Amino acid sequence: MSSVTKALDLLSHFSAARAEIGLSQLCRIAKRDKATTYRHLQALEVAGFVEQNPTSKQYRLGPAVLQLAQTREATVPRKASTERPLFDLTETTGETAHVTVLSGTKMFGLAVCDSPRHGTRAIIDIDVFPLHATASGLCALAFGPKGLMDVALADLTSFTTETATTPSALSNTVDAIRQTGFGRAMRSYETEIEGVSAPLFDQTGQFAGAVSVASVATRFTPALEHTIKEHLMIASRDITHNWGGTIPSHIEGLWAKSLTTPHALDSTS
Amino acid sequence: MSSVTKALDLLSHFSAARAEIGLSQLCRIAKRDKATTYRHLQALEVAGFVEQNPTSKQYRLGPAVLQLAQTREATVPRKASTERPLFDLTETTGETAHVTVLSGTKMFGLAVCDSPRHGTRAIIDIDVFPLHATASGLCALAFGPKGLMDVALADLTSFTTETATTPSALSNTVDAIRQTGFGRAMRSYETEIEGVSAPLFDQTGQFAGAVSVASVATRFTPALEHTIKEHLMIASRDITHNWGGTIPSHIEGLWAKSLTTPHALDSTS
DNA sequence: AACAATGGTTCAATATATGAACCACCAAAA
DNA sequence: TTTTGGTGGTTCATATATTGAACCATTGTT
Repeated sequence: MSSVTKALDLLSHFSAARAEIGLSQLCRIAKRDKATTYRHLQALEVAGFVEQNPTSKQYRLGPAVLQLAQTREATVPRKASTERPLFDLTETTGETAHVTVLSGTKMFGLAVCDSPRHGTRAIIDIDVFPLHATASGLCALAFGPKGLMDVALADLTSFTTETATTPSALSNTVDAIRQTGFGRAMRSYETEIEGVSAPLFDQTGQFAGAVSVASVATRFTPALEHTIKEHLMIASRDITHNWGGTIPSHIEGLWAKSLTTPHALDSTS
Repeated sequence: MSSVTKALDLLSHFSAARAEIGLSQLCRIAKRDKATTYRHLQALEVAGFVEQNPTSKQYRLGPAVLQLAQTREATVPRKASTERPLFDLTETTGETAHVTVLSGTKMFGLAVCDSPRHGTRAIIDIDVFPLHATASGLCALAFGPKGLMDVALADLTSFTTETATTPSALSNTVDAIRQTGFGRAMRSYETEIEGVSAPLFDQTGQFAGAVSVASVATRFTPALEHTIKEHLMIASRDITHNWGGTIPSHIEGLWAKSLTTPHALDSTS
């Protein structure tokens, strides 16, 4: 482990919950020597990555990180950082995958990656994803801001016979998603498409969008669903990470549970 | 120079203008060995501070900085607390305003507010403000920690014909600022920009940064200067207050004097 | 006054960083 | 096809920069 890595690792111990950390305390947390830690903090301080509260002598994150974040935000658009995870997702599942972002009260398509494997495949060509009928939209209703449900209820357009067109039906669907951590749209937008999606989070910890796989219904087996969910988790973690966020632990918990327990949904096949 | 410092220093070469940098290029810019730079980049990459564009192999800032910035913002909301005063300052003066913070021996840009009023306006796009050539930097020399002058004297880069490039010239400039309480950079960093700034103080009563207005030289009249100074005082008190500090009474005294007495500078018009 | 914290410092031992030279690869010339 | 000049990446002997036990100076508590 290089000294650079060790020094950078110190930064990871700062969080909203632990904003200021003293030297000795940091040594305990990071399980490291005091002299070394001190010197690393010095180096981080001259670079502006940490600064010292002059009164308490405790260290906290410095202004340099703001600058870097500004540059990163200005130069690396969200879309670009989804491309690799999306590509991997498509490769491993063999199905078309896409990313949607929540902007205001609408879910917009941000990026798509078509699978070259099958002759028939889902074609994603919509701009705004209906909240009540698509996996991404339902994901937003389940994990996004509260006000979203009212917006969804205002337009319960029926796309297929499976579309939830009553408040109670929609409510039930969303509740089910809150149990599993995965958005599911079973032929509710297009008759031959099964959609599965996982939520994405930004650096504020807020729901920011969804990553989804759209599979042709005829080949959507429980086994495929399981595979898709596994790789959706990976993609979601990846993209969320790229956006500066982390998957909330309760979502991770839901995922873990819904992948290990005998699947209620799968037994319907 | 520790290897940690060297590695962190690499990050400072990324900017909006230079978002992606290749290994060789970075070596030239940073004037450093390739093998070492490579290893440092590796360490930075593992920590998420940089990432590599998979196709071009170039490096760019990574997602980790977003997370750090988020916690910094959440816990030390300095930036947030400057936004209102900055906005007001821009509104009342019609000129671009910005806030810089002193961290170690460098003045970092923290926040900018562009004036929408004029077609031509100052664009603030520097990360580290030269101590000897900018209003903020001179403010730091005048009211900041003592050791700062030595640092400034070590680099008297000439940006324009007006830049103070000799110790005595710089000393005179700083002395003048100590008389008025306002930093002044008259075309000393960019030929067409006049900068005025006021110091900011933190909860310990120490100099912590500066709030500045950058005006296009051609419309910088004595009347405008007077207006700017009036509102700089307000902004400085505001921001300092938000940071838990108070303006030292001697600074208040300087301000009162320099705004009521017949202005030496103004009479030049 | 003794104690137990804290932040900060020292110095010999050595682990770790270093960089000249190297390879593999690519694209444009020759 | 070979050459050239540019990448990114790797090696290894050298020695320099890092390390941590033990230390000091302060501070607040018992």
